[in-house]
Amino acid sequence: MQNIDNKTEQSQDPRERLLDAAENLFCRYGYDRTSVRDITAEAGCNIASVNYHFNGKEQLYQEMFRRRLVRNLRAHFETIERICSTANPTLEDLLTELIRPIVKSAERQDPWTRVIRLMVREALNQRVDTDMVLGEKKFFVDRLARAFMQILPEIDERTARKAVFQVESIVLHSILFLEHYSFFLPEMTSDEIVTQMVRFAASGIRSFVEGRNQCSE
Amino acid sequence: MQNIDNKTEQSQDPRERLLDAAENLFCRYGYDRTSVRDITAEAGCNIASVNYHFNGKEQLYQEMFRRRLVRNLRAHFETIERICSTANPTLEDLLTELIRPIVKSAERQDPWTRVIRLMVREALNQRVDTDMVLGEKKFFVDRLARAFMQILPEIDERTARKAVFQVESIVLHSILFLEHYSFFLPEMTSDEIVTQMVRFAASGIRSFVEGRNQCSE
DNA sequence: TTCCGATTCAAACAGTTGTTTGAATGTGTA
DNA sequence: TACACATTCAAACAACTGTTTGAATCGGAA
Repeated sequence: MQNIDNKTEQSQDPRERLLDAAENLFCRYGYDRTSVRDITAEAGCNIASVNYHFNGKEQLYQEMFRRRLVRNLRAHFETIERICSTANPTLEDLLTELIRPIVKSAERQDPWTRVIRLMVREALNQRVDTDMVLGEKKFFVDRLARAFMQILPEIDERTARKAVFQVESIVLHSILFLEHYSFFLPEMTSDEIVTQMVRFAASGIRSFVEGRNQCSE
Repeated sequence: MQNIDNKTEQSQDPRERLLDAAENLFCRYGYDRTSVRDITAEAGCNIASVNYHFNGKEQLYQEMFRRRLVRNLRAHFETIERICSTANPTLEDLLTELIRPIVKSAERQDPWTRVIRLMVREALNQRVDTDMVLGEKKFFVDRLARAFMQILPEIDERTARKAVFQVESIVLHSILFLEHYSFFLPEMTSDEIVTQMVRFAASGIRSFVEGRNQCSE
């Protein structure tokens, strides 16, 4: 999965600078622990500029979130496209490409980790219109579900959607509780974590295939 | 899994009332969006009592969190004990008993849901000493890992621990994103969600068994 | 150069927050 | 009943917050 940010250096446009600073700080500290003064200090702007450009902190957050969400989903979408255009993609290939960059980034708290945290914060607090979020997410979910169906032709769309959620759950948990992993599973490398997750998810997804309730028996 | 709260009615002790109110509000609104005035209003106490009894909002939070964590883990622990003392417990039995009450409660936002949200908020913000959390959690993780080993004698402790985390991830995601489930999988009942999760998790766990990398082949 | 709209600025503002303070009240014991 | 400690109370405080305001500055076009 490629770089999820399309920006390579500090923007000249104050508006973009504010959005970047806001994203950085909201991801890290959450909405309430990030003040307008924090944001404008990091962006090199005057405090009144938040109201001037965005009509306030709340709208800044909304716009920042939407921008980030769209970028996330685009990055995932492109990964799926890339894997599915190879010859005979496997379920493990696809899962690995989706999961690895995220888990790897957790070691450095950058950049996927902070983005996932933003998404989880938003899920907890629900500041953004859910219909907007779901509307954007729909394309991604549909695309990934189709990818699962391509690889496992025996599953239907509904089942593939279930699989999308399960994959999401696995990834999210590892980001939030990485320290717990380290404590309870000492010496486990991020590569091992990825391998384990891919294995778990692949097996779980295959269990959804009709007539394979318990594949070990 | 039995009731996770051991309190049946409003306590007379102001200290307990404050803890209860704090728990209710911190779970729902998070630390920053819950003011001392909110808590004391709900508890029927004077605002200075938070400082008197707990030496401030922060310590109130710490104590509330610890109390809640211990109760959670105890409830889970007892569920595991109950299942493992039956004749020939299956993996599906155990997973169902752990997962069902939580998913079911998500429909009503009470009580497991709010507790899970508290745990996720804490993971994001890390206000409580991680060593304390991990220390408490250790007994539960060990116990559940042993349960997995009892049921699947071919897996070792390390593998069983991995399984613990995967189960946790599944549950957590469903609580946070229940609306997404409803949107993308219309008509899916909570019973179906539970069944699907149990199936996914059981299959995933079995994939960890040595020599069973891809059970569909 | 002037004008007009865009943008930035510093200061002010009202509201909220957790904490503090000293007085008032409550409780238990001698 | 008196006393000492525990507990509660109302008011005050300092700090922080997002927003507003009118002035100052900037930039582009005529």
